[in-house]
Amino acid sequence: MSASTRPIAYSTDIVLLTPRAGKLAVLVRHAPGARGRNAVLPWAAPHGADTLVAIARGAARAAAGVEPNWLEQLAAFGDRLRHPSGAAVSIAFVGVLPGGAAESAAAKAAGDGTWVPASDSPALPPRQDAMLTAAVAAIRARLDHSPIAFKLLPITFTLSDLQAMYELVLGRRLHKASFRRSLQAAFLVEPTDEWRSEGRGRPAQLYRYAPRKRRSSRRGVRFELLGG
Amino acid sequence: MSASTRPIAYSTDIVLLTPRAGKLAVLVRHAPGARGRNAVLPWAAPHGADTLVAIARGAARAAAGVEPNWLEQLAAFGDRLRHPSGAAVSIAFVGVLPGGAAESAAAKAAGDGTWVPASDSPALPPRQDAMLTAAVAAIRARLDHSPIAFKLLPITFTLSDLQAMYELVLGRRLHKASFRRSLQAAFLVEPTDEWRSEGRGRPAQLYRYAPRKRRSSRRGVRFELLGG
DNA sequence: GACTTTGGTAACGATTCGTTACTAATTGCG
DNA sequence: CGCAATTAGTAACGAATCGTTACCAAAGTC
Repeated sequence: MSASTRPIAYSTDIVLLTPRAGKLAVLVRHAPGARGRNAVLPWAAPHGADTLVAIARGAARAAAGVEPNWLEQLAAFGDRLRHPSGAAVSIAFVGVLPGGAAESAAAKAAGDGTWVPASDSPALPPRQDAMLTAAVAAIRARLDHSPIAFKLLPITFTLSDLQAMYELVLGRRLHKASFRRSLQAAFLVEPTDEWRSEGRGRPAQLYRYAPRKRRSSRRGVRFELLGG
Repeated sequence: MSASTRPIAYSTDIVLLTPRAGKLAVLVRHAPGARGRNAVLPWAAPHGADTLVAIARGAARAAAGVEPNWLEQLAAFGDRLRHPSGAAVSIAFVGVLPGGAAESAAAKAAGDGTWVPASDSPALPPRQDAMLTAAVAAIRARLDHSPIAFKLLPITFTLSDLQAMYELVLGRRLHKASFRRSLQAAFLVEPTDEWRSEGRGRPAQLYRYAPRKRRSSRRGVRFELLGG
């Protein structure tokens, strides 16, 4: 961008997350000349006719080679934190992809981004560093309200896969019996007639995400969640 | 704004809510010439040095005469919906004020806004209409996670006041005994030595919001909240 | 004083939840 | 084969939570 060009009105940024090697990985682009340092999250300038979420989806597809499996707006970031676009404000989106979806040859050819572990934040610009922190916190907070864990998994998965994904995002262990009892009561999955044998141990039945009904629970107030 | 002026990069809008006559009221400004129709939510153009939340707080103070008691970013809105600023994108904030805080003479003199019921949306511009809907949904969704109900009340309040505020925001009745049992277990309020007599019935003790501790609850997964 | 209204709590029964323990089905190894 | 190891899946017990009913307390009203 030349010095005489007026900066864009706002940028649309995407924090794309996927499970990789037991951790969350985030999609970044590296500056062409740099050697692995100075990564940036994918972002786009405003398109005339597109909605915000469409711009974010396009930026994700350009970098990952495929469209995110789930996508929601995260928040707006500004506050004079540095951003590669020079825009005063950035609208951040958070999206997820199933493990392996971005590893295919077609996806690697179509996308120009690379996946790096989200835990050791890879020297992002300050504003995007705040986005990454917020995105990880957001999928943790929304895990019970949006089907994020299911969208981080392939179409069919075992219940152990699902529990491991919840544990990965939440960062803590869950108990198997309680997890499955709650899952059964919620009518969220249906079994397929396929089984998967991982080599050792008993084979596991494969399930698919198929939410049936939702009885409005009408539960009382949960004061214990209030922490501020 | 003259036709030759370039529109601002983004607007910062504020959805200020307060309890009024048993319902939620929202603060709007009316166009000087119009006769009560065509209301707009308070909004501000970017200030050079201020953070987003500071701009929102200033817009709220200008319209209400006092600063909001609680304020959080809601979301960014764009998508070609019409907005009085002409900006392509708007960052919406949601804030709350205690009942009566904006009724004082000083506040009325300092602010140029008026309170209208939030339920019958008062012919807002489309983008701001979406903000109002989202704001009401947001304080409902965040009621268990942020001290919104307490910030909608004066510093001291009765437990019946608190329950009525929860019922107002949630839009459904709660059971007294369950409500108080949960509240007691959460160590969120402490009694004062004042009592309030409303004329009829037994006087109620006044409490104040004073969160003590929070034991990390370590609860399991709540699949039943997943809807869609 | 009897009735009404609002505040406040005890206690019962049902449901939920964390946990332990058990069974089932496969691989690996002697 | 026989047995340990490993992973999948479920039954069941006890504790905690929760919705509900019932009851008592303190004020005003007739």
